[in-house]
Amino acid sequence: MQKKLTIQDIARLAGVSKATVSRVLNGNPSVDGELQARVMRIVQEHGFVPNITAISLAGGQTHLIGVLAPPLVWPALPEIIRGVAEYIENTTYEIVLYSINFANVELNHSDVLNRVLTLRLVSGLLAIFPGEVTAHLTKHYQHGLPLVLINDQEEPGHIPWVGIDNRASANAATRYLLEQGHQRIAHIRGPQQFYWANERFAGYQQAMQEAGITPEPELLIQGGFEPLHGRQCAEHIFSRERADWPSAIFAANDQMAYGILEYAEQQGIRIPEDITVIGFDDNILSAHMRPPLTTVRQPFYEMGHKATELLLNMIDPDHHMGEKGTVKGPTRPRSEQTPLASQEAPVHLQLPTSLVIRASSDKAAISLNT
Amino acid sequence: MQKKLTIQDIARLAGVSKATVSRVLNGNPSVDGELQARVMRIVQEHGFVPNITAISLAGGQTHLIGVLAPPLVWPALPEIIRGVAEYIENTTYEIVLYSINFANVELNHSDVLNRVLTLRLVSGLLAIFPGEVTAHLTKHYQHGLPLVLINDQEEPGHIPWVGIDNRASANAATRYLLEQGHQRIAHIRGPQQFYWANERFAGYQQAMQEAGITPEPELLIQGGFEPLHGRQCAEHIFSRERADWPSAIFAANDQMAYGILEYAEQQGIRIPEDITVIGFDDNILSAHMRPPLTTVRQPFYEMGHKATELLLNMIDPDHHMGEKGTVKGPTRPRSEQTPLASQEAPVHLQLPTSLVIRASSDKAAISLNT
DNA sequence: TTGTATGCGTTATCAC
DNA sequence: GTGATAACGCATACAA
Repeated sequence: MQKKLTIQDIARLAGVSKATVSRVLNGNPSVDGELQARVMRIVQEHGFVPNITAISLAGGQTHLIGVLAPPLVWPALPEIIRGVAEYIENTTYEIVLYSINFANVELNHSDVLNRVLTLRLVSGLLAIFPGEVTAHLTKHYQHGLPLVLINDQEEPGHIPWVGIDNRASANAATRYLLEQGHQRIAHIRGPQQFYWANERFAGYQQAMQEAGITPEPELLIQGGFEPLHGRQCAEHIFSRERADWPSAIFAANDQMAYGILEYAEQQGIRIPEDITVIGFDDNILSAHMRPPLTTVRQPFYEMGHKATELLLNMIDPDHHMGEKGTVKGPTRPRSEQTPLASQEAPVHLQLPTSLVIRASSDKAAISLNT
Repeated sequence: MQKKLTIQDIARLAGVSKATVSRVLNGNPSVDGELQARVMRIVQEHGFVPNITAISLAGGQTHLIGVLAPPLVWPALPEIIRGVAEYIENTTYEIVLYSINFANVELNHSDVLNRVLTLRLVSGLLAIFPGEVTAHLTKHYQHGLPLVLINDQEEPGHIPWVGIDNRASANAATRYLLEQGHQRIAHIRGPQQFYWANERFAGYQQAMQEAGITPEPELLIQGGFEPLHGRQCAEHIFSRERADWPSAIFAANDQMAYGILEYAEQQGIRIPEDITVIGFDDNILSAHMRPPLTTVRQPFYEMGHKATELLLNMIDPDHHMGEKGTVKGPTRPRSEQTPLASQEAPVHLQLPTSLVIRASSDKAAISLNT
């Protein structure tokens, strides 16, 4: 482990002052083009990497972004975080993971948040499904904390936010069922306190209405979000006369659809021959269900990717690295950069979803797909 | 966002020099007991938290540990990382996540590693299933990088390491089957380049031998690690005469057992009535299979937890926080602390496994368990 | 355009 | 025991 080079060493090698090296490193345009090139060459040659710790002490960015995440067993998280990580890979920033455990009562969420904020370790925060801490976060955002949310549990507020259009997606999914000739389509709702659940329900209703159909009240079933809830709803549905069954069930999320599939299999109810089932999310397991589940695909990877891009643009518009592994080249001076995120109009990024048609809704697809 | 307190402010409030405050904060015993108490009180009252950035610049630790992890979709990872996170929660350290994507060829693993090391951002590294980078890591460990491995793919070397006794665990699982009266027990091996696979196979063989049984060669089947591999092996087994079927199958991991379960279900083969199936790992899904899978439980959470403890002990034996949220109280001065991890004897921590008996091996358990 | 000097918040090495 | 004071590596206001 050879001694680490400092900006001072580079300055000596280049025959300039360390202030100049610093300027070059930060892309200050006031440096002479010639000189800048020479310094950069030396920097490259020696593989010089500035000390992040010193940078942040001296008042710059910490080059660390915090990722506030719920338990990683949540189906969407690995993909979201992969998106974050792969974006970060091409920047000079690193991820500080704050994994919050929703089961832990003693150490509640705002404690974690306090820790994040009092330490001032990170230059910005990406909050994934923050649940109850959202209010706290909002306050800190207004006080200047660069923040991006991935959150479908509440209606988007004034914080930069990345997500999907739940209503339109559910509408499209329902229309697909209608186009397949289904008329009696049941919907298993998610918990009413969740924005996504209400939006998806609204999308379903809207599509039905547009088709001139008023679904029977018996087909609107209040579920939850776990397989067990789906299973219970399935029991309810299939306990009726066979003639009263719907011809299709649209579950508000994949997890509940799993419960339906399971119950159907146990009861010898064939899918899709006897009844069609579709979900929402396209969790990693959905393609491997029996039968593979038709569902609305949420672009989780892209959500992580875009959210990170958004956040870094708020913090440091010139965060992108030039060559991999090297320091970034000349950029705009920090003074010219957009100052504070909270001063700009809030950005709401709605990413497109897609309907993934699999065997649970399509006899022709039974032998085909994944 | 009120201005952040500095050690200087505390010094003024306490009527001492900042050097003394620093001493108190670091538990230097040379401070007068009275004074120390007074300073600590003021620190507590004002909720003073020292600036980590400054600490690390001044030559201390960065209070950041790197976690090198494969894709989070790997079944064991959420639990391992939960273990890491929950341990970290009670320290003054934070997690820097280096999520490495095994599919990405351009940016190979040692690139990520270089980044970790040249940046010198982290005080130590926890490498989870590092695969091919292990050799690189070993080198850097010998050069002084505090490092702990969670790795079952190769035989433990001279690096501190946390894992299980695969051989003994497989032995115990096999003995369980023998005690259930099984004689013809098939084993689906994992890939031979993996340490865990060979150890589990050895454990199986050993148990059979101890029972005085030499398994027929047809019952020793080379598998892989994915459900598909298990499925293929199942096809192979069940393609024989019914009389030639084994009465139990021990798959080297849960994933392959899933494939067996799936194939059996499709073929109408009942488990455990027609044949017993057990796995290894106790992935999160295993309890929810149909039927629930009997398996050897790896304590993933504890592995993450213990590995982190080990790493932090190497870096900073006094890393534990006193009261939650406050700075740590008096501790031993840094000079008395054990200097470098690599000078100590390598620690190999073998955590206990347990056999989780579920319906796939136990008729009595069919209606019971999770 | 470039160099000099100061500050960031802490630890550590001296003196006293 | 305690207090100045010099690093630590960089950014930046101010000079030149």
